[in-house]
Amino acid sequence: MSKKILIVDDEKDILELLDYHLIKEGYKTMKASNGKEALKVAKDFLPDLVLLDLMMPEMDGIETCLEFRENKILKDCLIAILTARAEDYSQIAGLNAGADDYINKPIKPRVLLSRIKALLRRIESKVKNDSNVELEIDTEKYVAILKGEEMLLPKKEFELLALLFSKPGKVFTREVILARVWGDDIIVGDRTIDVHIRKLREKLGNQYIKTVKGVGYKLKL
Amino acid sequence: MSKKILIVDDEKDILELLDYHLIKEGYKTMKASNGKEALKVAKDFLPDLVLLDLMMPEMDGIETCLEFRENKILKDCLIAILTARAEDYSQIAGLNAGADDYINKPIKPRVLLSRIKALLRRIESKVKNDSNVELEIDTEKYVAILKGEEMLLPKKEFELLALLFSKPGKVFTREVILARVWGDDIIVGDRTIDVHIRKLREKLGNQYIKTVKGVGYKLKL
DNA sequence: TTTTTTATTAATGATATGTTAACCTTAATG
DNA sequence: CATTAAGGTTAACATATCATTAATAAAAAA
Repeated sequence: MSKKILIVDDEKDILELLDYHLIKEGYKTMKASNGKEALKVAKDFLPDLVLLDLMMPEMDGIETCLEFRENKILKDCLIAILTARAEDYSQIAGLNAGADDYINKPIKPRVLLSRIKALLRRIESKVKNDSNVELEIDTEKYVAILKGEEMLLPKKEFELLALLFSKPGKVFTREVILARVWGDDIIVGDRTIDVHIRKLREKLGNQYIKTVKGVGYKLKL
Repeated sequence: MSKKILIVDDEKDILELLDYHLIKEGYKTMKASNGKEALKVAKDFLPDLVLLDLMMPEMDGIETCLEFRENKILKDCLIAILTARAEDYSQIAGLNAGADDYINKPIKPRVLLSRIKALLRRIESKVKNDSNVELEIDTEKYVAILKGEEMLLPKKEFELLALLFSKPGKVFTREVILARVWGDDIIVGDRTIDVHIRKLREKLGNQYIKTVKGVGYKLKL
C-alpha cells in the first residue's frame, strides 16, 4: 500500500516542488502551510511521514513536532524536519523534540527521496510470509489469507484487521481504531467495534484477536 | 536496558573518539576496523546500531551494509553510515544499500548523539531476550515478559507493574502509586493496592516485588 | 503486649466487552 | 421502480472479567 506523506511548509513553491516529486514516486500526499493546519489535516489524513519545515508562522516546526508526539493518534508517525538552518543546536533541538530525521535545505530531490525511503523502510510490517505464519493479509487484493485460504472481507472488517496486522502484538486502543478505520470525525456507537471484531473472530477463529480489557485489541499470530 | 553500538572505522583515532562519547552516554560498545571484522563481531555482539565508516580496506561500508542486510540475524539492526564523502550519489547509494542514516564527517559529538538517540527511539520497545534480565515489560504490547514468557496482565496490574518497573529498586509510596495508577481524584480503599500487588506476586513469583513496610513497594530485578 | 501495617481470601460490585437481532443504507438486480 | 442482498450500525441484553471491599490473619514495629 502506498505510504502517505504530509508536507508542511509556508512557502508555496517548496510545497509544490516536494509534492511533485513525492507523487511521482508513488506516495499519497497532503499539504499544509503551518503547524496548526498540519495537525488538523494530519488527524484526518493519518500520514506515515510528515515533512516539516522548521521556520513557519503561527506554530514553528519544533512546537508542531512536540504536539504530534503528544497526540494519541499521531504520536507514532515519522517526522522529518526540513530546514535551511544548518546550525548544530537547531538540529539537536529538532531531534530532541522527537523528530526522526533532520534534513538540510537546499533540498536535493533524489537525496530526499532516499532518506524518505530509509525512514519508511523501518515501519514496514516485518511479518512477511514467515512460512509458518498462518494468517496474512494482502492489501492490494483486499483479502486475508488464512492457512493458505483466501478470504474476502468487507471493507471495515478488512481495514480493522489490516490495522491490527500492521503491528502484530501491539495493542490498539478503541480510540486509535476509531480514528484509523472510521476517521476522526465520524462518530459511531460504542458497540460498533465489538461487532466487527466478533465478525472477524467468527471468520478467523478466536485465537487471533485478543482483548485487552480496558485497553484495546491486539493480533496474535 | 542500555543499547549496544558497534563502531566500525579503519582509523583508530575515530574509533577511540566515538567510543569515548558513546560510553559516556551509557551505551555498550564494540569496535571493529573493517567490514569483515564488523560482521564477525556483530554476530556475537548483536548490536542495536552499527556506525559504519564508508571508506575502509577489505570491504567498504556499502558492501558491509549489504551483507548485514542479507544476514538473518543482523538484517534488522540499525545502520548509520559515517563518512567524509558528502557527494549526493554517495549518500543515495548508502541509503539504498539499506542504511538508516548517513552522517557526514567531521563528526560533531552532540549532533551524532542526537541522531543516534533518534534512531534508537524507533526500536525502543523491541524485546531483547539475550540478557540476564528475567523480567521485562512491553508497554506497546501490554505484556510482562517473564523469563521469555509473555504474560497478558489486566490494566491496573499492568500499570502498577509498569510504574514499579520504570525505576527498578526505587520505592514507590502508596500515595505515589495511587496518584499515578488510579489518578489523583479517584479514591479507593486502603487494601486495594495490596490486592493488586498480591495478584502480581501470584503471577510473577514473590521474588520481584518487595514490601518496604511503612513506606511502600519496590521492584527488585 | 499492644498497635500498626500489610497479607490473604472470598464475596461483591462495576464496567467493559460479547452477543444477537433488528434496522438502516446503498448498490445491484429484475 | 420495487426488490433484494450485503455491509454497516444500533440497541438491548447477557456475560465475564476485572476492580474493590470487607473481614480476618499475619507480621512487624512500638
